[in-house]
Amino acid sequence: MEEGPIRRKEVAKLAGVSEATVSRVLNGVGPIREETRKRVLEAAEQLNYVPSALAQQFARKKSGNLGVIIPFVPKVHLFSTYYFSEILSGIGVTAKKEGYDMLLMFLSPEEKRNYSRLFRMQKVDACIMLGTQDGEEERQALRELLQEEHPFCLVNQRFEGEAFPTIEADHVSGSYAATAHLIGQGCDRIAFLNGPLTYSNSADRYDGYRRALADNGISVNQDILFTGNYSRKSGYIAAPEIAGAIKDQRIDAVFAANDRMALGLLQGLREHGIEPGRDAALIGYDDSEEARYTDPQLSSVSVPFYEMGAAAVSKLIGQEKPAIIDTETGFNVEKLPVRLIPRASSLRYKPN
Amino acid sequence: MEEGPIRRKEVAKLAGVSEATVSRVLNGVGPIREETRKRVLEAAEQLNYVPSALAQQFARKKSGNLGVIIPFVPKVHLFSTYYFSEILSGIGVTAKKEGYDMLLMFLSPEEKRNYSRLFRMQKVDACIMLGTQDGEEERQALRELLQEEHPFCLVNQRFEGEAFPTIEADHVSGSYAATAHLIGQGCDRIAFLNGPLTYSNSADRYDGYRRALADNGISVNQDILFTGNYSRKSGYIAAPEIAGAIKDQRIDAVFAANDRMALGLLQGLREHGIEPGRDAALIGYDDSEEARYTDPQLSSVSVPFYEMGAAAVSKLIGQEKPAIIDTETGFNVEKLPVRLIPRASSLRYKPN
DNA sequence: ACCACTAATGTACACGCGTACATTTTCGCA
DNA sequence: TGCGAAAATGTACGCGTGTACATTAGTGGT
Repeated sequence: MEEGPIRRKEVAKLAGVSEATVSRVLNGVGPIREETRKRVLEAAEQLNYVPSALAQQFARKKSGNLGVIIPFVPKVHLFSTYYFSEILSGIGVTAKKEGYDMLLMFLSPEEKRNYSRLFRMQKVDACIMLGTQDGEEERQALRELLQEEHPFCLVNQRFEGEAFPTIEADHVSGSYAATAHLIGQGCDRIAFLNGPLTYSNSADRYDGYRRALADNGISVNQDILFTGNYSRKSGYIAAPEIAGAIKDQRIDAVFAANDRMALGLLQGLREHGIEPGRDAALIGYDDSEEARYTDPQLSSVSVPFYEMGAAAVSKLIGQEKPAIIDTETGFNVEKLPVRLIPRASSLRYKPN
Repeated sequence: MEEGPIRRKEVAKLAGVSEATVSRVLNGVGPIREETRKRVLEAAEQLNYVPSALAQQFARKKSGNLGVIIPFVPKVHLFSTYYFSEILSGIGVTAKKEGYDMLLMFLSPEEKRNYSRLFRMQKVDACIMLGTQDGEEERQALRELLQEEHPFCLVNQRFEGEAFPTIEADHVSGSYAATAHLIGQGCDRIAFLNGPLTYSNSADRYDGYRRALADNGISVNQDILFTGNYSRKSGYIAAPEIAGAIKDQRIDAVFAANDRMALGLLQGLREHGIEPGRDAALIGYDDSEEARYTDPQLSSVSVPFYEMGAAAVSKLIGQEKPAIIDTETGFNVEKLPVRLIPRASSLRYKPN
C-alpha cells in the first residue's frame, strides 16, 4: 500500500485541494485563504512530504547550484590549503545564505577546459573559478562564457585585456606597502621572490615592489629577483642563493610573494646560517595562519580571502551592488583592500 | 529563429531518426546500426547538442551528486584545513572517476541535523559526513538514515553501539606506536594531551596510549593527562602547566592527539623555557604538512586521509570490495593503517 | 519464396513540479 | 438583492529525458 515517497498529489488529496494549491502554499505564491494554507501545511506535515528537488529544478530550469572550480593535482599541494579553504568558506557560507548549493569540481591541469558545457548542461546556474592561470586555452574558455552570457566570476586572477568578471584584492598596494615597510626599516637591497607570471598576482606584486623602490629612489636590481612557484619547496630551493647574497651584503631584506615561499625560505636560510629577522628582514604575503606561529613571527600582508569568496557569490547571485566599472576600459575594477601585518621577521632590523 | 538551447528533438530531426534513437545512441543503449549511430553523433556534434542534466536527473531519478557534509563555523578554524582538504581531495578525485559530482554542504553546529531530508529531496544519491561528533541528535539523524536505507558513510568517527557505515583509521595502533616509541626513547613519564571524547578518535588515542603504557609496566598517571579541543590554541593554553611539570621532572615526554595541538604546545613550551626535543620529547598526530617544517621537526603519526576519503566514496559508489563485517557485532570494522613518523622532536632524547 | 526470429527503430508516456489560464467563490457597494 | 471586481482555487499542460512496448527491417534456413 505504502508505495514510494510521498508526492504532491497525496498531500492535495489529504488536504482536499488541488495540486496547484499545494504548490502555491509551499512556494508562497499567489493569494491563499488562511484556512486553506493551514490545511495544506498540516497535510504536508502529517505525510512528511518533501518536494523532489529534481523535479523542482527541472520545472524551474534552475539547478540551484553554484559551481566552484578548483585546479587540482592529486597529492600535489601546489596551492596553499589556507588560501583555498578561506575562499571556499566565504563562498559556501554566502551561497547557502542565498539558497544555493555548492558544486565543487576539481580540474586537473591537463584536462580540457569546457566551462560552457557545464552551463549548457544546466549543472550550475553560476560558477566561480579559483586558481586559474593565464593561458590561451583558459582565455578561450572564459571568453566563450562571456559571449554566451553565463554568469561566472574569477577570484584573485585577472586576465589583462579581457572583461571577465573578477573579484580581486589590491596586490599592487599590498606589495607596495610591504616593500615600503622594508625600506622604512632601513633596508635598501630588497630581494624579491616572486611567483610565475601566469598569475596576475605575480605581476601585481612586482608592480608594487617596483613602484615602492622607485618612490624611494632605489632602482630595481635584476640580480636579486627570484622566481618560485608559490610552493614552500620553491622558497626552500631559492634559499642557498639568497643566503649567499645576504652574506655578501648584496641583500638585506627579502619580500616573498606568498607566505609558503617565505616559510620555505626561512627554513632554508637558517640552514645556511642566516637568521631571518636578524641577518636580513623577511616579509611574506597572504598572512596565512602559520605566519603567526613561526620563529620569528613572519611579517606578511593580510588578504581578505574569505570576503573575496563571499563577494564573488554576491556578485553572481545577490544583485545588491552593481560592479564598479572603469569608464575608459569598460572593465570591472573593484579590488578589496589588503593590510600590512608587520611582525618580528621584519621589525627591529638594523641593516649593516 | 534560433530559439533557446538545442534539444534532442532537433538532433533527431537533423539525423532523420526518432528521439528515442538519439537517446539510445547517446547513452549507448540497445542495438544501433553503425550508420545510424554515426548520423546521430554527427548531427549532435553539428548542432553542438548537450543534454540537459536537469532533465536527465529527473528522468533517471538520480541527482548524480555525492553529498559531503562538513561542520563549519565561519572564520573559526577549529579544524585543520589539512585534515579536511586531504579527505576532500580523496573524495573529489574518486567521485569524479565514478561520474559523480560533489555537493559540498557546510553545517553549522547549532543547525538542526536533518540528513534524511537531503536524501528524500533527492539532492544527493549518497552522502559522506566529515567531522561529526558523538551526541544524541547526531546519532538520531544517522539512525534515521540507516533505517531508511540511504547510502551514507562516516569518515574518521565511530559511534559506539551503532552500525553506521564508517571509514576509519587504526588510531589505537597509531597511538600505541607513538607511545611505545616514546618509551623506546627512554621516557616513562609520558603526558597525554587528548581531544574531546565526543570524537571516537580521542577515545582510541587514549586506548592506544594506555595499552602501550601497560605493556611496558607503566601505569597511567592522571595528573599528566590533559584535554584540549584539537585546536592550536588549546595546545598553547596547556603549555604553562605542562612546562611546569617538565621542570619538576614529572613529565619527560608529551603525546599530543594531533599536530595542531602539538604545535601550539611546542610554541608555548618554548615560551616557558622548555626546549622540545631536548628537555622533553614531543610527538603529535596526523603528520600534517607543518610537522616537517617546525624546529625541531615534529614526530607524528601519518594518517591516510586522502585514501580514507577515496575509500568512503568507493564504499558508497563502487561495489568493488564488500565491507569487512565483524561476525559478532555485525558491524563494519575495516580500519586503514597509520604509520609512525619519528622526527627530531622525539629522537635522540635522553631522559634525566 | 516463405517463415521465424532477431535487430533496429519508432511511438507513447511517465517522471513531479511550476504556472498560465479558466473557473468559481467571495465581497464590497449600489 | 444584484453585480462587478478581486480573491481563491482548479484544470491543463509543458519542461526534456529515459524507456517499455509496438512496429518494421533484416537475416538465415528450408
